[in-house]
Amino acid sequence: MLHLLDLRKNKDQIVQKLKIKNFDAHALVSSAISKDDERKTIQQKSDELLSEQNKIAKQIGQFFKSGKIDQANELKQSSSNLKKESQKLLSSLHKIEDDIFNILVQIPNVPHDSVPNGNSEMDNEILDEYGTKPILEKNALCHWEIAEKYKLIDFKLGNKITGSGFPVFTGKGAKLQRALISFFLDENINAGYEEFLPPSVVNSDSMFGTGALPDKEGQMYHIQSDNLYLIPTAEVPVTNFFRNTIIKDFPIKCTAYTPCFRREAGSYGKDVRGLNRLHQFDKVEIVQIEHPENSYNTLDKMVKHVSSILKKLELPFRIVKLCGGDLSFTSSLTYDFEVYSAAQDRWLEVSSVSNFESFQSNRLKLRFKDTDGKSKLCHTLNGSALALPRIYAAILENNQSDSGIRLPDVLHSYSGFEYIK
RNA sequence: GGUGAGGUGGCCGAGUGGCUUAAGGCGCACGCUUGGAAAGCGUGUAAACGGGAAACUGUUUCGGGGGUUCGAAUCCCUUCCUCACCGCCA
Repeated sequence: MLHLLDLRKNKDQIVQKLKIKNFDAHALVSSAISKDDERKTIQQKSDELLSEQNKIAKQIGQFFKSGKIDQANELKQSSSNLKKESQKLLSSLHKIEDDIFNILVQIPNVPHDSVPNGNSEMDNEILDEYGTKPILEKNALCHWEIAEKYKLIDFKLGNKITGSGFPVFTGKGAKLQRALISFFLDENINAGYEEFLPPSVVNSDSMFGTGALPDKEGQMYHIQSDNLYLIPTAEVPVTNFFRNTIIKDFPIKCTAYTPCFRREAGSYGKDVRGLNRLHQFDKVEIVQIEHPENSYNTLDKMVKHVSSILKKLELPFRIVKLCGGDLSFTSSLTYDFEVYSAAQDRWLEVSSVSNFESFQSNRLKLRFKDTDGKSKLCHTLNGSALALPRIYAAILENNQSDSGIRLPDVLHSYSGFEYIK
């Protein structure tokens, strides 16, 4: 959610920049500002009335104490009248505040100056490509076939006990999953992130704080009996640690492994084959809270960090800067990481590293004290480091040969084996 | 699930309708003191939204929401959460 003061200050610029997201904000921004003008007028009047009532109430107290009952009763009447008036004002104040809020939540975050124009993922800018695509034998298998051949993942068993999109990892397959989680966490800890293991279920305040509510209600699993939500990413619990706080020392660097739950309503077709798109998957997330002056510098560092992990895994990957049309509602600038999955001959998104600037902080009331003594909004950033399923798929596909699957060297000490045969 | 006790500032904690401008303490900041430090003493110490060039100032906030009253941290309703004991249980 954008901050009204920013909207007032940079109205034209913001409207202009949002066009890159193919969003015409003109009408919304104008009406938010004019409603805010109205709000100020009402607040001024209502503050005056309340102030008057407070004075009268004190006066009445004095009169009662000194036994001047008649004078007190007179004042009571006038205060009653004032109260009726101020109650009307207060209810219109609340109404207009709701209106403004409902407008603000419809306006997406302002894209960074460097975001390229474009309508879809076709227009994203490929910044860098690392590694070389492996040349596979003609009889090379896709990861779901490999998983079945070597008994690493049992999709049918998942269907039986839960449904599609909920795979069961078995034997060395389960061990590999656990190895990847540990490896990612250790890489993040070595880069200065503090590890957390949060709940996988959060309340609606938390979902609202990071923007999943009200925008994505239908995409989440909701436990109605307790009004709790299964988290779609660790970003939600971890960023909400800092809801309603004033930060003293920057940066704050957190990492967390969690399962992630997504309903993926509306997804279908070959994209959902195997591990490509799941309802439950594992992910290790990194989250940073930064001073606004440093946040883009920090975003670059996060990009370098994620790159370094992918290099260690010996996977070919590319870094993509999202164009305006593909950028999420809440993000100012996002870099996607895609690994090459050889048997599918596809680039698969495995990480998305974003700077949200103060868009989340505004909802979260996440602030710091600036040198002028005033509260300012922090910047929040996060990224996957990394999402497991597609990494898993790429490792299986890219490293297959007649003699089995060779695991990248960095995983050996975690998995306890070098080959899957 | 049952019963009971609670939710007050950064933290602890007092506060049963006007004397609260939320006592007192801790912490923190600044100053005095000192050769330097500690101790001691003094001063200050929340957020949001307004008005004002500024000094300053108005309103709101004692878990959330609603109500009673001229006036609510305090009374009533409702809801959420925490703790303790019991029951069940990995």
